[in-house]
Amino acid sequence: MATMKDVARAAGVSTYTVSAALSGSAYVSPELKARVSAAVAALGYERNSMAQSLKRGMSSLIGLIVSDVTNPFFTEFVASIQNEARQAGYSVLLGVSGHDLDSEEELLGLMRSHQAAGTILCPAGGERDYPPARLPNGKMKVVAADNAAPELGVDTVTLDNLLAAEMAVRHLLSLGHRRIGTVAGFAHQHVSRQRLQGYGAALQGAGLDADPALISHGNFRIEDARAACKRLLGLRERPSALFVANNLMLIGVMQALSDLGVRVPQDISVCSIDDFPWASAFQPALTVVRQPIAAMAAAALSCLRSRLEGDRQPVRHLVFAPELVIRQSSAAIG
Amino acid sequence: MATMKDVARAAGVSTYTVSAALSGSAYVSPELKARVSAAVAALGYERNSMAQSLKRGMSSLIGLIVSDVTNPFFTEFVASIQNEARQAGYSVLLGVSGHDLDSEEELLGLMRSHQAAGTILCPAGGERDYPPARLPNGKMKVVAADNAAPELGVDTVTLDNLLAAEMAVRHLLSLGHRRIGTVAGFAHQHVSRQRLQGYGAALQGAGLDADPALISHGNFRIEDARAACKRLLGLRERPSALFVANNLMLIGVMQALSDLGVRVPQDISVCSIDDFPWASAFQPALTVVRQPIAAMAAAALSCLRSRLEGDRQPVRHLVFAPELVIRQSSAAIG
DNA sequence: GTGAAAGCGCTAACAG
DNA sequence: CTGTTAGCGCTTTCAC
Repeated sequence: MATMKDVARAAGVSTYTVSAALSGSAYVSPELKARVSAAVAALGYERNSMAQSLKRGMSSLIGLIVSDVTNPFFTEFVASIQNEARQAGYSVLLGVSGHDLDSEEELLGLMRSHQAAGTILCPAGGERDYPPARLPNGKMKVVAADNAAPELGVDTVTLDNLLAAEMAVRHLLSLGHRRIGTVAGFAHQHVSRQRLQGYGAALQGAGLDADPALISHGNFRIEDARAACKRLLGLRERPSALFVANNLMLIGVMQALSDLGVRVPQDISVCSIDDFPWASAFQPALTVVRQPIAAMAAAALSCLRSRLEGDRQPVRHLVFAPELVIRQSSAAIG
Repeated sequence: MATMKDVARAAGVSTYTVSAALSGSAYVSPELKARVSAAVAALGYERNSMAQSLKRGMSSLIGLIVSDVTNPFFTEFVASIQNEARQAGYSVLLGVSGHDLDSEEELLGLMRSHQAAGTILCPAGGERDYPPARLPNGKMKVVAADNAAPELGVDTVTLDNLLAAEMAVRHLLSLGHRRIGTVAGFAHQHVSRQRLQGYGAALQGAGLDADPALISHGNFRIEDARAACKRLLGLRERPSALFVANNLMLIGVMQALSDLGVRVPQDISVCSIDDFPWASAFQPALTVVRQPIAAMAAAALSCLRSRLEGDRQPVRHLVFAPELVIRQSSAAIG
């Protein structure tokens, strides 16, 4: 593989000139620039970004850690980040923690060891799981997204999860439902608790008492949600509506409902958080609260970039507004 | 950030000893090893893998280029690769080409410039799009997966796409369908053509002539497939069954069918390639031909690894068997 | 404007 | 078995 030295020799200039011409950092005469370009093309030269990063003490890599790519929210988040990052000249190092904190920590270490300029982390844990100052320890900047508590001590980009849940539940209430169950996420995760709190707040706002029996944890997983849904439907007093805390669990819920022969929306109304391609193709089309994923991804990246450029402002918390998309899985109580 | 020198000083040994102890490459006395570990822990040292890669001339990075992460096939493929790669000590650099050849080439260049040990490429183009020897040019090994023609000159890991299509169409034939339409992928992609060929072969095997009007291109995209499906249903002689060439297009097809008020499977049977989580939750549950994604990912990675370890065997083409999963979207002709 | 030269942190060949 | 040392390819002062 050709090195910069080879290019310099071929172009009859010094390595400095090649470096400067390539990165446009300093003025290089048009003529020399042309000679350099010609030599680069002739040799098929490609800059060794390892050497560059080593010298600069920072790479053009961005870490991206999610708990589960398979979750359509993260899928789209990853797609958006990768897209934006590339446009900004960064490459993305993907890590999947599988909702495991140790794995997440290992991944963070990997990102650091690869000298990632920064990392966008979608944390797997709740605020309790992160000892103070564990995250912002070193020169690698991190911004947390999605399941990110303000207590983490880093910039965060999140949905207004409390409001999202409230919107979903208030929608169900407005259709006349009074007995509304919820399939909630991992109890220790910040998003889950926010959404659960929003659920409670909406019920309370309607003058209803929260019945603990109506809360069933599906742990953000298909199988667990299936079981959780069956628990809810096994209740003596069945709920007439279900609020599901994310899209993956919605799959499990719809499977369970189908298994039990319960019709949507005739027998039960369903509303969940997270929109995704199948939601509109599904029969019935699914009523959901949508997250502005692309905007959140863009914000996370631009926040990270501004930190990389030396922004020393106090920690920022960006919160995005959810949007209710009413389709056919929710209907007035029969 | 602590360097190896710092660790060496703290442990009272030379940098060589630290290096050897850390990588376990040579014998280091247990006592020194312990002193090194202690120093590492005390300083919070993390090895700079940039410097390591620069020195070694090869990094522990693996490139992974897909055309669209959002496609559930790729989503799972990416998840599997990242999982396996990490276990093998590699980190994955993700690239998304968006079905664009220029973008794909740029990404390949990026992987090279990051000194990726190898790259797993899911090509966006057909064999025509790759001039001979464009792929295997240099020390970075590449293995192609999914839409990979043998002509590429690199190891490939693919589904038996021809057979997959045949299985789907033969299944529809066995249910009595005679007028079977297909929503096909990009005409220039290798997978699309293989699947189209399988469709033709199955029809021919049943003594049926292929009617060109029954072939509509959905370009592996939701919106295009929706339009393609509507074209098919606008035919004077409507098909009684549809073979859809991938999962993303299936979304478009189901949307179109729902728009038109056509019931599945009463009015039309549907069978597609690619299984995915929603297929079983959908009403009706969808009949599909499943790809063994995890096995394909594992094969792609182990193939790449063996090349990295110096395997000089001639180019290999690994082909995987599809599996028909009969659910409720296909039924005997009424 | 351009060139020479000094490292970035690490590995491995070589000498002890 | 352990220490010394010469670079990997690049950026960037510092002199010209």
